[in-house]
Amino acid sequence: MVLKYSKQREMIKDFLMTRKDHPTADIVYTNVRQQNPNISLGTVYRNLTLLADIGEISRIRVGDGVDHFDADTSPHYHFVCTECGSVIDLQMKNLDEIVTLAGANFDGQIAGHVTYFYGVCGNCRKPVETAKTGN
Amino acid sequence: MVLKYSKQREMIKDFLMTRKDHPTADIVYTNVRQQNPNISLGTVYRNLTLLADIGEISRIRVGDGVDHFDADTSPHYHFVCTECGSVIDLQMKNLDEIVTLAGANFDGQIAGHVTYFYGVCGNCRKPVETAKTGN
DNA sequence: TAATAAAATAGTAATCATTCCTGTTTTGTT
DNA sequence: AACAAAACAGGAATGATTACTATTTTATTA
Repeated sequence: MVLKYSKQREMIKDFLMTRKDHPTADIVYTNVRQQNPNISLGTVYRNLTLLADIGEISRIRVGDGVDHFDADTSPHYHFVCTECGSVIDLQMKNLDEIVTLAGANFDGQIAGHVTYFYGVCGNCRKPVETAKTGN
Repeated sequence: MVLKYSKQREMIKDFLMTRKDHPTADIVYTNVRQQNPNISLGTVYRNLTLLADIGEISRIRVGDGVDHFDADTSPHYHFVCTECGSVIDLQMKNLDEIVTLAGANFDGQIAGHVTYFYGVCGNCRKPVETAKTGN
């Protein structure tokens, strides 16, 4: 299947590149629709899947039941806030060494790992402290 | 909300304890139904969620779109086969140290991490080698 | 430039896992 | 035995995602 240009795909990719949060398909849809009100949700899903398949974007699953997408395909880790659900990039070294640990007592072939972190993000912590000291 | 005994919940927990693979709700349903053909899928889901909430079982998400459940609640890691989809326990040390690495340049509070590994399991590799040498 | 085939789209229907709802049944306590 | 809280069965609803189909775009070739 030879890839052909599509204005919609370009818009989706361009939109993703402007964001460093990690939008869901629905958020991509509502935003791209502001430039092209006729775009359909199916087109957004199809192109996000296609772009992820050819490696131009990456699909992020952090256990919240919705796929997130990231124009930054370099290997890096994410943090999910259990309060607000935001997905944030982490600055840390790669952990591929843990694959060796995992493979030590295992008879299969380990190709990689998925890791993400969770907790309370900086924004969700601050409001509480403000309330404490603010009274 | 005070917990009350339920035959169905007991059957679900008992079934889970007999398995070291990591069944989905649907697999629990079809199996438990052999002892109690009247049990409803909703009951299975409700009890799996309840048991997970009170910590008697754990819910496992490995990005395949379906929740898996495990009667073994001790912290351990899983491997997912990209061929057959099976979820297998790994024997390896705990990796909580990576939380420190993740928190070093981050302003939020990291509570924990989720990690799983993927690749081809022992069973899915063997058939290929058999085919190679078998001709 | 017109013809053409493959790819992509819009719009909608379908799927699938999971949750919710409601009238009935169980459980546990008084 | 009476009662309230909890749980159930069965089915409807939800929400994310995929599939389908007739139409439009893209890219190539004559």
